[in-house]
Amino acid sequence: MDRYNFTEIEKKWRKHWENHPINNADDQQKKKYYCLDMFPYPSGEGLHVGHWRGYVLSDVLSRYKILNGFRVLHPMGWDAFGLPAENHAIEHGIHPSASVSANVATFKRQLMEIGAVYDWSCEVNTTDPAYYKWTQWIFVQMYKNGLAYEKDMPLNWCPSCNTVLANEEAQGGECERCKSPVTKKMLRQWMLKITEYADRLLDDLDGLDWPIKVKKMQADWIGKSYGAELDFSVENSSEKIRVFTTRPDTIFGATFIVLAPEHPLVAELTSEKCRANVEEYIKSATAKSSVERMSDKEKTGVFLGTYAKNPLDDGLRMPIWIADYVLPDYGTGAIMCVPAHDERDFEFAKKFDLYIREVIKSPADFPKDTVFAGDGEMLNSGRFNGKHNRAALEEICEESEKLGFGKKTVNYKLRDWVFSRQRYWGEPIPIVHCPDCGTVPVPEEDLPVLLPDVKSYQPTDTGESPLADVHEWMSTTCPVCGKPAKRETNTMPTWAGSSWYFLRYADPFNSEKLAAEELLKQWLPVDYYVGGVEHAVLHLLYARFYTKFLYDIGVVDFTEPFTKLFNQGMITRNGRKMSKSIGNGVSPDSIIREYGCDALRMYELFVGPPALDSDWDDSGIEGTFRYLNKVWKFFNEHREKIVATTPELEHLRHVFVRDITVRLENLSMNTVVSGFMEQTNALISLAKKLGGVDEEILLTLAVLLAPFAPHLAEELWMMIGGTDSVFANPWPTYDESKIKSDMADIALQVNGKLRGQMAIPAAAELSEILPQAREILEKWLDGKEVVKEIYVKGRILNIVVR
RNA sequence: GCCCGAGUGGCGGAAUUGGUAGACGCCCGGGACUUAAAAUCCCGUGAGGCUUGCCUCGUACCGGUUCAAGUCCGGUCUCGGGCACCA
Repeated sequence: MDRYNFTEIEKKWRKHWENHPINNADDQQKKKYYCLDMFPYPSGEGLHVGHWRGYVLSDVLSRYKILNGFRVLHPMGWDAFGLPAENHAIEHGIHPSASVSANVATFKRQLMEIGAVYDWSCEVNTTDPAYYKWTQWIFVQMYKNGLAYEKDMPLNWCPSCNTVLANEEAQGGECERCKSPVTKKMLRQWMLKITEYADRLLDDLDGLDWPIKVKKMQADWIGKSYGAELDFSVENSSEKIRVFTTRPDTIFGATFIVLAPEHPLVAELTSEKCRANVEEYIKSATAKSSVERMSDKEKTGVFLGTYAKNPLDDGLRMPIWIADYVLPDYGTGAIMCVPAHDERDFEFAKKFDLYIREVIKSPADFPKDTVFAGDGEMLNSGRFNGKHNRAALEEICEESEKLGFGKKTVNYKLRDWVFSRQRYWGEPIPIVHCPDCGTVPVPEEDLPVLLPDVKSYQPTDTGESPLADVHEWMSTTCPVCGKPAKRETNTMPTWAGSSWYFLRYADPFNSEKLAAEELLKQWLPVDYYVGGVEHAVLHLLYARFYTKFLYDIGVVDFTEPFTKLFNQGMITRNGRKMSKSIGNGVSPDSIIREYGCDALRMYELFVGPPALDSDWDDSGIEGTFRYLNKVWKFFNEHREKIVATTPELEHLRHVFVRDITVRLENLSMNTVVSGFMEQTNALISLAKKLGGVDEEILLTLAVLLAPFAPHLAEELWMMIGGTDSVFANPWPTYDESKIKSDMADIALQVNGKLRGQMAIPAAAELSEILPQAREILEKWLDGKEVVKEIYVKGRILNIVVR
């Protein structure tokens, strides 16, 4: 009887919950709480204890809400399209759906073993045709609303995955999946006009209860900047060069123009003398991968041999250059360069010995030969001299509009979303290409367009999907004119299915609609969303975009999907992220066998503050395991030794409830666990002293433990005569007035140094305690002059002496 | 380069937001129980000093404010993460 039989207890209660759901989901009287984990990709490796951190956290919150009288939706599902399953299929010749279902089985078993209150009756799987029918349906709606379009353009291409990537997937010039350097490829692709939502995606961030870090990352990604587009005429040419600038106020300092090497006017603006030079530069610049292009900090460029005119300063001849530090797809792909007030332009001007003209007065102590980018008084700027540059900025914009060479604009870093992939394992894009009618969406009644079986999953480097080989699938008829036509062979990116799955949980089996309005109303939006920070830009931005679109077409009645977001920290081992390649992953399976899942749950929380990364200690679980044993033993020994309530027991109970509740509300889960340990130790000593405890405190402890160690809590509840489930109880309350103690231990200091302690009535005045305090501190006060006495009630008395 | 985090014992981490630094654990050492071990329980555990009870030092570093600073202010360093020529 040394250890409690966790294996049996946990099995028993898991079964009980399965047959008697505790989440009150159908109780319309109760307020709803939708607590969601980011659904996993079911990889072949199974879960490790790092994954569980977020799952345990969301489960604790869900159970806590149940005890607080909410009906709770806490679902789980599978984001199962994507490259790993496909690569596995290529290697082993097994259909991806087969490996997916095997992996799902493993994941599901593991997740069940943490004893989470997942409602498996609403499990979703993005690869299920009944699910992806609606993924395709949303695409069709976007198409009909002009948000999905085809375009030929240079795209991020991953030469290892053999597919195009969205900008979000190619951050830093690396493939998000395989880390290969991304190259550019000219292809016809499906795009989604996420840029049309840029302002809403940016503005609505304000109202979200999300980590500021994530909000900032999204804001940076959207990258809104205010400025102006200005036209510069070219000497001996009718062409104009349009630039985007955020600093139209510095136009008098714009001493040259730089175009991106890809700019369409380059050939035309190149003088014969310079042509060979220019062509060579373009060749070398475009041959560089985007990683190389970004990592080359040294400025390069060539002169085109022609000049532009500064619209406000006739005398200023502006040489026209090309350089690869100007990006072809931001702004207009051309810039006016103000070397005096822009770091990059300055560097370029220095290197190529171009004219630098200061137009904003830098502060007197500003170091020479550096770039002043701040605000100040204008100079060398004609009639704007002496004005403040911010005022001049407005005036120059007005003037440009009046004279017809420019206007105020805003610019975004956000680009439209490249939405097609040349891979097999994804949702087919539901489009038919008809020689007469062009692109035609598949009629809604014909959805889903099923993913056909193929002989080879191998992607090619031609930019064609493996589906292009399946001729009988590809051949179809045009839904409009009925003539022979071909299906679109590209598939959707894996983000498509995850951009709306949180809606489907509300009504997972609906075959008529994505989800019934009434059920969406009942559960959405998600109240609490838990997941890793790695989705800060990708998934979370796409899901917000989808939600706003679905709002616009009347499918949902809210514009933001996730009211509150929490990013759990990573669990590391020996300071490094757990991963298969390093071989430092810890599987929960063996831990559960040895200590039970309640001990593991407690340790996942105890390991550190949930928002920070924490290092896994293999022996750390001993602590929480010993604790649970201690509690179990305590209940065993004391359920028969019941005594009448005493003020001490009452005080302890209220302190206990307060500590756990306040810390839980603050999500300080690691201190919740230490609070349990500390208060339980206090309880054990008190029980020893009193020869027993009251029923009240046993009941309270069982309920407090329920969100954290639910199986044991049920067992304890039963031991003290409870029936049904501990979750039928309300969360205990506490009364601050019962916690206040009449006595207090205060610290005695002399000149701020701790010199003694003293127990006093908590409400005592300084005059009442001073004589005794002086006695204690005699040694330190002797022969000194007291300057000041500082007394903080219940805390400290500091006597300042000279 | 810019933007976030973080820096406290051998280790994970506490500290009521300016009021007794190191809670709660892990590891380690000592003891009890046991034929023995495991389990359990008790004691010790920041560093240094000696008169063994106390003193000095101590929250990355330097300086400041304050009766009082891990906490506030100014500066510096280190580590982790994100972004990175966005005009």
